Amino acid sequence: MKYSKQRDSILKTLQENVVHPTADFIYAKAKEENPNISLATVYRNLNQLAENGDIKKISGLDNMTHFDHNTHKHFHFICTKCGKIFDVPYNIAPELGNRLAEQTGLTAETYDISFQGLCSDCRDNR
Amino acid sequence: MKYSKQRDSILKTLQENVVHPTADFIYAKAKEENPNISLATVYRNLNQLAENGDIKKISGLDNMTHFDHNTHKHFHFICTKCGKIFDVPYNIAPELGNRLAEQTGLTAETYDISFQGLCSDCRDNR
DNA sequence: CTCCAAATAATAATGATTATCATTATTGTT
DNA sequence: AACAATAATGATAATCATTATTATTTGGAG
Repeated sequence: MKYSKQRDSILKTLQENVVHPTADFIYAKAKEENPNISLATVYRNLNQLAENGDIKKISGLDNMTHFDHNTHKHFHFICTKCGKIFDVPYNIAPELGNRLAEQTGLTAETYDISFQGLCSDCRDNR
Repeated sequence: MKYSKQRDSILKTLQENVVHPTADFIYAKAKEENPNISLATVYRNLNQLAENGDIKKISGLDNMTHFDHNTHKHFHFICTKCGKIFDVPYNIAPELGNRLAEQTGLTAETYDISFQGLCSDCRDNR
């Protein structure tokens, strides 16, 4: 993997914006620093970085793929009003794999949990 | 809501095929009975039925929306090899909402869990 | 039987993502 | 420093699932 300043600013954007951004958001941000970066370059790099394990893809929250610089296992909470995404610690459900095996006989390699509800800001402001 | 034989065969297809089908699959099946049904009609009706609570949408398993005639709360396991989807009982994680509140202060209205792994067939055949 | 709202078929449009391809940039080697 | 080799890029076309549009048909209340 060769260095490129485009990939650099994509990674930097991802690390500085802890909001679990989409490709579009990253594209807009990276453009400030690198005005003629292409959207395709953003997608290409995000996918490569995800394959290398440097970042993580989050899908299933809404109809868009979000990206996460936090690569250790954890879950997400999405606010149904403002769309903001929050991290939820992995140890919130340590026994899920065992329970699954007991109750169904299935063996899970991984599992994802996505929580939905109002975040505290959105709950307060109405 | 007016009767239509198209909607009827869409619902029937969904009830007879407990495989959590996609719109495409339902379209193909419904076509056998109703050769000039339109794909748009399938989508339109699936969305209506889901809004009425007669069926459920499942997203986040792969890049396609699946549909489920089982409307009570439950989770899903998807086989990473054959793509088959299995039901997982809702009571596998009864305390998740409370744990979330305790650990993060967030209040979830709902949560989804999707398990990934090999189903028993795929595990045995290699 | 008539009428009208709701449903349909066909198809165009959309929106996110991926593929293509000619050009450019990086990096190890003479 | 010039040179390949090749990875990365920008521009844009293509793809794929889904949704919107529109003219036409149909179900069912009166």
